[in-house]
Amino acid sequence: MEKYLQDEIHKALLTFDLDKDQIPEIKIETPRDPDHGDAATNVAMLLAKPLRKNPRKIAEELVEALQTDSKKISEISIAGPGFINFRFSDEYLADALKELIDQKENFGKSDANAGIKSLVEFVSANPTGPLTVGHGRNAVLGDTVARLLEWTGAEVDREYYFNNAGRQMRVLGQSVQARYLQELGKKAELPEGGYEGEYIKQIAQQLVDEAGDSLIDEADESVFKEKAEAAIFKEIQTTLERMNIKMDSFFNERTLYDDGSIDKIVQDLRDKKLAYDEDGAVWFKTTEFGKDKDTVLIKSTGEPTYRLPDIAYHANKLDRGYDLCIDVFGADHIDTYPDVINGVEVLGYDKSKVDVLVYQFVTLVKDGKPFKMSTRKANFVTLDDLMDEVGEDVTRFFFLMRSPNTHLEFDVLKAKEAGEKNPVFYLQYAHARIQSILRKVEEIADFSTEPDYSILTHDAEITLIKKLIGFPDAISQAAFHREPHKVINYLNELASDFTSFYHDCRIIGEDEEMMQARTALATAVAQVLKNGLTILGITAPDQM
RNA sequence: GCACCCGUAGCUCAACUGGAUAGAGUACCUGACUACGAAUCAGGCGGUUACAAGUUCGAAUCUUGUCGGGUGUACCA
Repeated sequence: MEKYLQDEIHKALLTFDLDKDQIPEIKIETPRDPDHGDAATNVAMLLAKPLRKNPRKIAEELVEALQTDSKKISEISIAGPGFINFRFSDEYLADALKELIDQKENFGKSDANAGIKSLVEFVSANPTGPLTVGHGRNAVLGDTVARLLEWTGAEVDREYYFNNAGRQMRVLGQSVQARYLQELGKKAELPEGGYEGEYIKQIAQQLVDEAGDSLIDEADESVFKEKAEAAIFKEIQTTLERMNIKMDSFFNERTLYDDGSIDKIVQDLRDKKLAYDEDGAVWFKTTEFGKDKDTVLIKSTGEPTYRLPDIAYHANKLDRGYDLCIDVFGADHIDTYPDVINGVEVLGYDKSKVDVLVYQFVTLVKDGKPFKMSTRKANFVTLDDLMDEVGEDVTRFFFLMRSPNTHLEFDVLKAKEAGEKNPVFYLQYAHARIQSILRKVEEIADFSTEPDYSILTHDAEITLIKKLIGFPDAISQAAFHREPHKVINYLNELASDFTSFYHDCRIIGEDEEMMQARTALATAVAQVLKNGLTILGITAPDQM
C-alpha cells in the first residue's frame, strides 16, 4: 500500500510545475490518531518552499490531481497545516487480511534487503569464563538483528570472533594449573590477577580425573590453558544453544597471523606513511583522523594491540565478499572502533559496508544497589544462572525490550519474581488463548469455504485488521534501524488490540458466517504473534 | 580536560529518525466475570520532554551553550 500511494502521488506531482530534482522524497506515515486516517503524507508542506505557495493550497491541488483507486482508498482529506490523509477502503482491508492469512508463516517477510550478503559478528567473548549477563545483551541483540535481516531478505552469516592467545589466556592457564596442584594437595597460589571463579576448580578437578597427577611437574601452563579453553568453549556453546543461537562460524584471531595478513597490513600502512616506529613500538598515525594522539599498533614487546588484528579481521570479512558487516559490541569499545574503521578505509575498503551496533551496558542491580561485574573476580551472574531463574524466553525478551542505546538496568531480584510479572507473558498468553479458542471452534464450525471478511465491521475488528497489516512495516523498520525493541512494541500493541477485540466480540455462539470470519481473524492474530515471537527467538506456546 | 551515550509522567520505557493533541506499562483511584482462558478489559489521575538560546511552516528529535548521570580516554582486550 505504501508503494502504491507513493507511486500515485508521484504521478500526480508530475502534473505540477516542478523540476525533477524538486520532487521530494514521498514519505508515507501512519498517523498516531486513527481519526486522521490510515496513511498520511507531508509532501505538500515540503513543496511549500519550492512552489512558494500555501501548503494547504498545494495539498488541495495535489488531491485534485490524484487518481487513486476507490477500491483501495475510500477517502482523502486535508488536515492541519497541509497533511494529506488517506483512508483504506473496507474492500482493501478484507483483501489484505485474506492475503495475510494465505501467507501464513511468511507474512512479514520482505525483500528490503534482498541480495545483500551480510555477516553479523557478535558475542565474541574470549574463552576465559562462562558467558555473563553482560554478554547476554550482546548475544541476543546480535542474533535478533540477524533474524531481522533474514526476514527482510538478506543472506546472513553469524560469526563468533575470538582470541585464544595473549596474556589473559596465559593467566587463565596458570589459574587452572594452580587449582590443579591444590586439588592434588600441593601448595600453589593463583597468579597475580588470576581467575577466582568456581568453574576454574571444576576444570582442574576434571583434569585430575582424567590425567591423575601426571601433570604435576609440568612447567608450562599451556596444557592447562588448552584444557580450560576447550571446556569453556563447550560451555559457551551450550549456553548459546539454550538461548536459541546458532553460530555459523568461529573465527580465530590467530588465522590472521598465520596467513600473513597482519604483516601485510602493517606494511601497507607503512607504505601509506600511516605507520611508523618510535620507542621500539609501531605507531598508527591516528592524528591523521583527528585524534589527539597517535596510537600503538605493535607494542615494543612485539605483541600487537587489538587494533591491528581488528583491522585485519575487517579487511578479511570484506575480502570474503560481504556487502554488510555488522559488529555488535558494548559501549566500552566505543572509542576503539573509529581507529579500526579508519584503518579499513585507508586500506582501500568501503567503510560504509561496516555497521557498528553499540549497546549500552547492563547494570546489575541487587538489593537496590548496582554492582560491578568482572569475569576474573567471579562476582558475576552467568547467563545460565539467569536462564535457570527466569527461563530462556524471558531472558531473550528482557535484553530486547529496550533500545540498545539506553542503559539496561537488570534487577536480579525482580527478574527472579518474573514468574508473575513476566514481561513476555502478555504476548504468549494472547497466543495461547487464541489457540484455545481455535481448538474449541474447530469442533463446531465448518471451515471448508472462504469466510466473508467484509462482515468484520466492528471498531475493534477494524482496528485489529489495520494493526495486523502493519506487521511487515514494523519488521522492516526494526531491521533498518537494527532495533529489535520495535518488534516488541508492535507485538504489545497487537496483543492489546486483540484482547480488546476478545472482550467486545465473541466468536463462539455467533452465527456461522460471523464465527468463520472472526475465527479467521483470530487465526491471523495468532500467526502474526507467532511470526513476531519467532523473530525474537521466543516460543509461542499453544497452551500455558 | 577530551570523545561517545543518555536526561521524557512517581518508577521503567516508547515516540515510525523533523510532523498533527508527546504515548504505553507500572504504581494509585473507579468500574466490569452465571459468556470462547479475569495472568484480562474499560475509565481516571499523572508532562514547561533537565535548562537557555537558535534553525523553520513545525523541534523531545537538528545546532550551540549550561547543568546532571554513564562509559571510555593504556605499549589491556
